[in-house]
Amino acid sequence: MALSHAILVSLLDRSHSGYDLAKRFDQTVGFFWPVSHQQIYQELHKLARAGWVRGETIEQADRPNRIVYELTSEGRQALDAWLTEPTSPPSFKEELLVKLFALEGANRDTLVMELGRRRALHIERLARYESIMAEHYPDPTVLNARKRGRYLGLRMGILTERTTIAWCDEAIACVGAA
Amino acid sequence: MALSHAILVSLLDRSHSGYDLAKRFDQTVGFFWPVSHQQIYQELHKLARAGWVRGETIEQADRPNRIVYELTSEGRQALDAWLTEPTSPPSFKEELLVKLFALEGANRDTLVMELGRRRALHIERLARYESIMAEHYPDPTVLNARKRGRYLGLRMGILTERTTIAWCDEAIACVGAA
DNA sequence: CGTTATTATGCAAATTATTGCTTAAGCAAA
DNA sequence: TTTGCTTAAGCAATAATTTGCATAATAACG
Repeated sequence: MALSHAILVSLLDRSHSGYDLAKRFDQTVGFFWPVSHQQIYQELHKLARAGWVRGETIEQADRPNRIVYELTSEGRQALDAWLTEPTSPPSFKEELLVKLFALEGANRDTLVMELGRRRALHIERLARYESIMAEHYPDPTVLNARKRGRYLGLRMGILTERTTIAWCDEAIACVGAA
Repeated sequence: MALSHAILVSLLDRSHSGYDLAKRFDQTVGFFWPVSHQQIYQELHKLARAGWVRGETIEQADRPNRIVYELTSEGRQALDAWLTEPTSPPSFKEELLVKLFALEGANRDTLVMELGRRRALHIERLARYESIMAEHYPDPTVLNARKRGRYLGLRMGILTERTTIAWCDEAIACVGAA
């Protein structure tokens, strides 16, 4: 019930085709709402049937026609209504913690290695997020409303990565000492 | 491909029925791998077909028969193999960040309220986790390997909640100032 | 005492999401 | 110039998850 809304939000700025949306998602909303491009295509069909978006086919000679979707006023209303509904905290599924549940002497080293691998991965992510921050949001106090929302998404990403790295350090020490 | 493993991990300690597992999940693995009891029943059938668990029906007069499942040696092997595979970071879907993407003057107050609601919720969670910590893991340095794994799960929960609360505070200030 | 919750146990259908495939063009190196 | 990689668009099959159903005992409410 929420992929649809993530799409509507993306169409707020301007119209997009399914492909455009998929690309855009990868760099924006996708960080905290991951979707595949197939999901987007299917969802756009549904949204069009519901009257929340309107699609316009653009003929192309050399490649498949693209369908550009724009938000309708019904869609805009639906979006506003959704904004007033309460949200639940995200349910995250952390495979690594499931594995740690099976921790015992015999697999200790395996798991320490895996923790190190994950640590490196999160450090990389943090660097990526911080460079986006430096480039696009050097001074958050001067942002307009729309941009503030996006800034906060990135900020959450940075805080999360930092916490995860700190936890990895702890975990490596803790498992190693067992 | 990982609910199955979460179940196998739970069966490491001892045999359980589907219902037992569901109960146990709610308090342990479920914090970082949420599942419904229906999912567990279905997965148990699959695991039994694959030969990773063996189910034994226990007749009951007054209520539906229970089927108690135990890990087979094939299951144990499969579990060990899985532990050596690399994990990916969890993909979390944060509806609230999608909403913040639609931030503008008109919905500012709605979103500040929602942020406050969420903040309260995370404070509650943190308190819950910290009380479990105080009760079951007062001194992490003395834990055996198996318990260390579980301790780290809880620790992750606590760090995550603290970070989320800090982010909520930031976000409330930031959106409020827009 | 009758009605409503809660606990206990499990199955099946519907919905959502992921994986894999297809077509077709453009570019780049062997 | 043929082989291979990438972008673009979309469909179909499969897997994962959620919702809804069923049955029955026990506890609690008023």
